[in-house]
Order: sequence, then structure tokens, then C-alpha cells
Amino acid sequence: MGYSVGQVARFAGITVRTLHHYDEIGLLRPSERSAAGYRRYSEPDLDRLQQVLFYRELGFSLEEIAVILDEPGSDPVTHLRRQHELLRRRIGRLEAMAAAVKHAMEARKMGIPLTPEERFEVFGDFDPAQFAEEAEERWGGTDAFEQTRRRTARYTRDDWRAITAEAGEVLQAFAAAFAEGAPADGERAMDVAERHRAHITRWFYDCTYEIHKGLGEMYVDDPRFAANYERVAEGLSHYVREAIHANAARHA
Amino acid sequence: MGYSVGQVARFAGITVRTLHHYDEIGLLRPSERSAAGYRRYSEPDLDRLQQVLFYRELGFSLEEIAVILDEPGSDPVTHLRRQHELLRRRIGRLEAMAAAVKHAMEARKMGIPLTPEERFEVFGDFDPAQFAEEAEERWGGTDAFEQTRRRTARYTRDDWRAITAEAGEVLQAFAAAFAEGAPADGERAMDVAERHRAHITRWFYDCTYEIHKGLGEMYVDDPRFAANYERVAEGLSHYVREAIHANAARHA
DNA sequence: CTGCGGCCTCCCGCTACGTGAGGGTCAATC
DNA sequence: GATTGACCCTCACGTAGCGGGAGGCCGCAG
Repeated sequence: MGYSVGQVARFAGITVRTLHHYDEIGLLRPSERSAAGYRRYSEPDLDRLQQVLFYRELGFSLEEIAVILDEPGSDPVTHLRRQHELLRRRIGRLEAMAAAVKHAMEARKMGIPLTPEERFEVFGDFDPAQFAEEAEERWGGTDAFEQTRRRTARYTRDDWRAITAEAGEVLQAFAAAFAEGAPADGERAMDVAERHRAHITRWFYDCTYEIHKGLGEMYVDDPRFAANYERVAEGLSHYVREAIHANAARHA
Repeated sequence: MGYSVGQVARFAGITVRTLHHYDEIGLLRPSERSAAGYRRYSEPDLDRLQQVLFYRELGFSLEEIAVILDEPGSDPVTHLRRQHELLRRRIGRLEAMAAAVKHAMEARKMGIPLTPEERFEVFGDFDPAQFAEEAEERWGGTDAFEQTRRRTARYTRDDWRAITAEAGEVLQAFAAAFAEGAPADGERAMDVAERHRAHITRWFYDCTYEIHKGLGEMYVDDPRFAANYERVAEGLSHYVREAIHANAARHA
């Protein structure tokens, strides 16, 4: 029993060659082979294929997908939940792009020229380069800046992926605490603030409590950063600033 | 004046190598070079780059993008409009995927097993293979079937792209006529039906009026096909059937 | 026993870049 | 005016994710 390569390919709308490839690289090995060496795919194999295709559609590399699917303690429901979340983010991004296109159309009609930054705002999402440029203007020549430059220069794509993932988690933690009404100067919010500080210290530079407070101010004052928080929840940037200050006071 | 590779790369969130590549293949040549051979990008160059990145994001190959951007009589506004449309489609698809994930979660919770077809429904969008399998069951051994098999075997990806695009246009034409209240047995709807028939004859097999009427029935009776029309507009499948019948009567 | 579709394993090709190597350029600085 | 360091140049080879064909075995229909 089980399904042949051709059948599976037809179900999934992919080619036989693709299945061969996934077998080769070990991403999806059919659980059985016939006496003649034919690949036989079982139901669980189809399950896995579905997951693979989903994550692929969302832009993950095959290697990343293998890691995700093989990490221990990840049941199907977890994957479905995660996929749903990823899809929602992706949709959000595309909607932002659609809005940007509209914006460009308006500007074009009015004859208003766009600045280069405006033009590409939509791409780059979480652009470290842009961040770095900003950072230079603000803190050029400072210790923290030098440290950041030296350290980030050696980071690989995987590192960056891990960093942004971690940053996302912290952001979510802030958002959750905020949404559930935890006070900004309460333990929960302060703990998240501390995680935030640790994150920066770990990946960028020694973030003292003083510097951290400065960052908190910036998250409110600089619309660029504020937007990052405000688009998650209205008022979140202020909440984050309060939490950072409270956390700094706690450790003073 | 103008911008250097590095500056442009930072704006756009891409690498310098990517710009080099686009220069190499002629997709985006900087309009100037400095005396030392440095690339200098002008404002119109940035405009073009923005278009390139948009279409790239939407999954077009670089070659296709070059064709799109260089086709005569395509002004920027046209591109913006098209991009907006493409984005909306893409968003629609992702939303369908999100719905499917929810569906899978429900099924999982209820302990309902999914059939292989159900599992992959979301991918493949307009799956020709699935269509072919269905077709075999229905018309296996018939002339039309043989003809389709022989002809489609030689189609390239570009052909398929053209085919689905054409099919999409016909669908839109039906939808538009329907939405604007044109009667199903009126000239406008019948003309679209005739386009539909021509499309099939051109790409698959000689679609006689008799066969066409059979297809019309199927578009209503078979939920698989009906869904294709109904998700565009409620009642559209019936409308299409009527139009096809009227058109056949007109040519009888 | 002879097709004929489907399956197998190489293996080379393609796209869209990544990633150095080896070497000029340019503005600031010593 | 020489050095330094960021930035630029041109090769040129490497990689991911398959596409597609060659050459050959499998299995059933006629």
C-alpha cells in the first residue's frame, strides 16, 4: 500500500523530481521502498510533505524546514498554529505593500517626488543596515557603536535570523503583558524589559541601565521606532518605555 | 550627482552584488558611470529598481520582469495598478491558506482524517495535473482526452503561464458581465462563452458546442469546478452555464 | 513477447545571487 | 605626501532548488 511518487506529486501539485530531491537531501524520505526500489509514501509522509510545502511557501529554506520539523517536542498542532501566525504576518506585509503602491500612485498623480527612503520603505522590514546607518548618526564614535560594528560584522545569516526571532519574542512578550493589563511598573513587564536589555547586550553592545533608558525614550520619540511598537498595539511604545524605566529603577 | 551602489543597496535593502547582477544581465543599468568606473544611479534608475523589486517579490523571474518593464506603452501608473491587483490576488491566496490551516486544525481537534486531495487543496491553485486526473476518469479513452494529453505534454512553463492567465481573463470577463447585470443569454455573455470555447480549443482539444454544453453542466454540478466560479461571485457558475447554452444555441 | 507508462539512478544545466580574491579610488588624517 | 579605511571595480568559482534528459528496469495489457 501507500502512494507512488507520481501519485503524491499529482496530489501536491509538485514534480516527481522535487520528491526525488527531498529524498536525496533527507528532508522527506518515503517510509518504505517496494521490492523493485519504488518509493512508497505513507499517510504520515503526506503529513510531513504538507508541512514542508507550507513552510516552503512562506519562504523558508529546505534546510531550515528540516530543522523546524525535526526539532523535538513539536507536535502538528504547534506547527499549524505557527503557520497561521506566519501567514498573518505575511498578509500584513503584503497589505503594507499594497498601501505603499497606493501611496505611490497618489504621489504620482499629485506630482510629488518621493525620497529614496520613502520609495523603499516597504521592503527591508527589519533592516539591520538602516538601523546601522541611523545608529552611526546618533552614536557615531561612541563605544557602544564601535562594539556593535565589530560584533555584527561577523554575524552570519543564521545569527541574524536568530536575533530577529529573539527580538520578535521580546516584542510579543511586551505586547502580551500590555494586552493582559499587566502594569508597566509591575514585575512581569520589568522582567520583559530585562530580557530586552539582555538581548541587546548579548548581540550588540553592553547595554547599561542608563543606555537602556535612553533607548526607551527613543522608542517613543523616534517615529521610526515608535511605529515598530505602535503597529502591534496602540500605546505599546509608551508602555515599553515605562517598563524599561521601572526596570532600571529596580536595579539601581 | 546620483547615488552609489552602496547607497542604493542600503535604501533598497538588497546587496551590492545584487545590483551588480542586475547590471550584468541588463535588467538595471545605472544611467551613468564616474570617471573611475563607479556606478551612478539616477532617480529614474531608482524608480525602475523599485518596480523590479516589486515584481520580484511577487514571484516573477528577472527575465519576465525585464520583459514587463520594457514592453512599450507601459507607463508607471499602469505598473502600479497592475502591482496593486497582483498584490490583492496574492493576499487572497494567503488568506485561503490561512483558512485551510484553520480547517486542518479543526479537523485535527475533531480527529477527522483528511483525504490526500483535501490536504493539498490549497496548493496548486489551478492545478492542471489534478484536472488531468479528473479528466481521465470522466473521459478516459475519448478523442478529446487523447488530444489533450498529446498537446499538453509539450507545453512549457511559459505556455502554462499564458494559459492560466488567459483562463483568468475569461473568468474575469464572466464575472464582470455578471456583476454589471448583463443577461446570461445576451450578446455580451455569449461572446465571453465563445471566448471560453476558443480558449479550450486552442489549448486543449476541439471543443464542439455539444461538448461545451457538457462542460457548462459540469461547472454547476461538480462542486470542484463550481467552487472555482462561486468563490468569485455567488451564482456565477449558473450564469456561466446559461451563457454557454445560449451561445451554443446561437451557433446551432 | 512486445509495447507502453511509470519508476529508477546518474548527471549536467539553470537562476539568482553569495562570497571571496586581487586590486584601484577617494577623502580624511598623520 | 604617505597612509589608512571605507568603498568601488572586475573576475571567477560556489550554492540552493530544482528541471530535464539519458539509459535502463518493472509490470501489466494485448
